[in-house]
Parts: sequence; C-alpha cells; structure tokens
Amino acid sequence: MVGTSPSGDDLVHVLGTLANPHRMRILATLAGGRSYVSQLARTLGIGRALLQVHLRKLESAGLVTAQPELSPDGKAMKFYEVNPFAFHLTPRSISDAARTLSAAEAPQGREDHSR
Amino acid sequence: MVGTSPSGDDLVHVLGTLANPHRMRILATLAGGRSYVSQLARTLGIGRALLQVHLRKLESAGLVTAQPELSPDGKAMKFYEVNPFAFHLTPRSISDAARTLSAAEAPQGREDHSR
DNA sequence: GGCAGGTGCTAACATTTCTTGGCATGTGCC
DNA sequence: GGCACATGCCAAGAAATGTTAGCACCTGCC
Repeated sequence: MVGTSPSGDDLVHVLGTLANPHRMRILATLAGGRSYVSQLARTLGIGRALLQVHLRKLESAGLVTAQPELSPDGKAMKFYEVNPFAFHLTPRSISDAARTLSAAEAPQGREDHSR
Repeated sequence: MVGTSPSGDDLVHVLGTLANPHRMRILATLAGGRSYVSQLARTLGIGRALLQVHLRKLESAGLVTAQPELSPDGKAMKFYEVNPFAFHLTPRSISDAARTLSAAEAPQGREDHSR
C-alpha cells in the first residue's frame, strides 16, 4: 500500500487537511491510542463542535477511521483511530501529482491573460 | 539536509502552501526548468497578479527561489527555480511536528468547554 | 512619441475555512 | 423526574484565502 501515488486531487485534499494545527494535534493524540470525541475534546481543550468538524475532515481525507461503539453502560460512543499512511513530498512527486489534477480545478485557459 | 524535521509551524506552512492546484502546477512547471513570471503566466494560462501571489507563497515556504536577472536586451526579469526538498509524512512525523507547534496556535485551554 | 514586453503594487470583491453557541436526541443512575 | 455524559446538527459571524482589474514604472526599438 505504501508507495501508491495519490491522484493530484487527493493529494491536495490530504495536504490541505494536514496543514492545520488542530488537526495535527488531533492526529498526534490519536497516534498515542484511539479515543472518542468527548474524551478527545477534553484532552485537547477544544469544543466538541469544533473537534467534530476537524475529525470529519481527517476522516474524509482518509487519515483516520471512525468506529461507533457501545460502552459497557450503554452509552453510544464514537472512537477514532489513525490510519497508517506515508506520503513522500518532493519536487518530483508533486510534479507527478500535478499532472493528474482534474480539469475543473484547472484554469484550462483558452483566455488571453497576456496583457 | 534531507531528513531534517521541520518545526510544526513550518510544516503547517509548507503543507498549506502545497495544498493548492495552482501552486502544484507552478511547482511542476518550474521542476521542468527555471522560468520567469510572464513566461510562466502564459504557460499556465493565468494572470500575472495571481501568479505573483502564489509565487510569493511558494517562496515564503522555501519551496522556490527567485533570481532577478537582466536579459541581454536590458529587460529586468525575475526567474524562479525549485528548491530541492523532501518531506515524509507519516502519523509518526506528524506527531513529532505537532509537539513543536507554537503555543499561539494552541488553544492551550484553561477554559471549560465541557458542557 | 508610441508600442511591445518586462516588473510591481494595491484596493476591493468573492469564496472558503474556521469557530462558536444553542438545541435536540439517547442511555444509565439516584 | 433530573443529572451526568455521550452524540449530532445547524445557523451565523469571524477570519483567512483566492482572484481580478487597474495603474505605475522601466528598457529597447521603429
């Protein structure tokens, strides 16, 4: 699984997701062991609403996985854990990714911006 | 130089810079050889104003370098070239970086967000 | 002078992302 | 019932980013 080059769009998504202090801390915390939302919120000292948004982004980027579970005493809890990943960023890998960027994000210029 | 772990803040900066289709394409183009602003704009099909903003971000993240030069016929031109770089992103490296995030960006919570 | 081709800057608008607060739902327990 | 703790969602404001248009300046050349 390692060594697979993500498409340009995916890479933009992943990088954009990682490029945020909160999400880095969340990832770092989860790397130390799985945890559930409220617990994480307490550990990180941030509100649940905010945390959930970030967790959702991390999940949509495929960096973490959610696992709904029922605690012994019947509470519905949502555990999260880190998905293993490895991205190598070099001018070369970025160039490769750039070639697979979707046209939608491209200016696909027919326009004359010359003057 | 390879293998040096960037500080958390630097990493956020670099990742945020790379996480953009325009900047990826700019980097990809420059990886194929140095070029100057107007030329790049034509190649990419985007306006100069926009290009300059992105080039500035790439430069501030240390991914490219600007080289002002005087063309044979006296025109002042600004060439850009890619700086070699290599970042390895893994849960581990992200965790390490997260520990060096500046407090300013930290919620450093004393607050009670519990309810 | 006037045109072509470089550079730079900035104000203003458009869009996206981030953050907060409030409210709704569910379970177990005293 | 009422409290503690868990989840979810959404509207709305704040802040950061992205984009465009326009103007200013310089040099060589016909």
